[in-house]
Amino acid sequence: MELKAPAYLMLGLVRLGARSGYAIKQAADASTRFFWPTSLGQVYPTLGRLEAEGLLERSEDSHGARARFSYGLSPEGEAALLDWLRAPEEAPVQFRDEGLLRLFFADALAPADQLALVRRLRERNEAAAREIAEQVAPYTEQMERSGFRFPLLSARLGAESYGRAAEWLAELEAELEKSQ
Amino acid sequence: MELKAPAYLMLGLVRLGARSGYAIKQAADASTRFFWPTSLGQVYPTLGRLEAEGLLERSEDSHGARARFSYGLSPEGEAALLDWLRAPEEAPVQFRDEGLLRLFFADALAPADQLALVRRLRERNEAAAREIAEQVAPYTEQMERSGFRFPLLSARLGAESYGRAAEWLAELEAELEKSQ
DNA sequence: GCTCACATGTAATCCGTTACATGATTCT
DNA sequence: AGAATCATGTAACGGATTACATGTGAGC
Repeated sequence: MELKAPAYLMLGLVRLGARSGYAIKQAADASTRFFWPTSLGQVYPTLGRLEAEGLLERSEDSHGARARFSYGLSPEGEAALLDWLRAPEEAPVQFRDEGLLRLFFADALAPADQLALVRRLRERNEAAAREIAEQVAPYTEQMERSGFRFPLLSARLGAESYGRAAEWLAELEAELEKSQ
Repeated sequence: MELKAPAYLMLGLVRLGARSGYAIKQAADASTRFFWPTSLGQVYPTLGRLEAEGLLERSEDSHGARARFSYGLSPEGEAALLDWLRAPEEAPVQFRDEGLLRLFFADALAPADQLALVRRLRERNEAAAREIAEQVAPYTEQMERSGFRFPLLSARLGAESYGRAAEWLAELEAELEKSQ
């Protein structure tokens, strides 16, 4: 079988109460987007495979001519999710940030452009931290009331990381301003 | 034309002194790997396209039967790199972390397994911060002596972010230990 | 009546990694 | 003499996004 992370994302979100492919996409956009974005073009085929493998159970919920389905975790699906969560080998962080890449090469710029770049990066990181605080945190707080506390903790960790990077960039910005 | 980030990575590394495809891959592994990993299977085709578009100049440097090439930035390549660095639209951070995804779903685990997961994540982030401090920082300090200061600054920002996440996870770990 | 959110899927395309294939040079 | 490193490329595969295609139901 050998499932990949996107498959576990689906299993996990179904476990948290997302019943349809559409609902999974919505939940992912509202919560896991910051550390695992996904698209509808991936959701439906993955769901299909998981059902074929017996990890998800699909029940029909169609209205007239329009197909609609409701998913639930099978016992095998729950077991697969737990095995993944307990797996002792941690995948290395895989991080792609075009902004940091720009910073890396910023020596090529004139001082005023360097300052402008650092400012843009600081603002972008602040915006990301704010988005998490204003959109993801409330959503995951709702989950906490249903007994799921880790979604909120993950959101806080994300906000913290982006916030710390923004602070660091603000310090660099101040330093560059001084030396102008 | 419309170049993507990997193309600018090549242009930027050539500008910093990497002359061959092999050297670019080495430089990327030693420095930009943490925020923009790349593979040899991408380096050579990208280099070829950049040369075809006139952004890189390739001179032959072959020894006998073995092909070897040396790349340099053309004036157009330098201009393209600068345009990209000055571009006012900042691409959103794109971040995929399977570890954070696990944390998000950790409510499914028993308390002891939750603690074990948080510990693994903390260790992994510490390891990443350490790797940057021990491998990337010395390499970029070398660059600083040649007048390029931003590579080191980028490495510090990366180490700072990973370090802060590790601290946060350590706090969570302590909290989970207490409530066991 | 129209627009928007709900809802499901497929196809084309793009990106990126891994594996394959080859060979020279340098160090031990 | 053998291993590791330097060096260049291609091909197969897999993963992910975007665009396409279709249709319902609710609210204005």
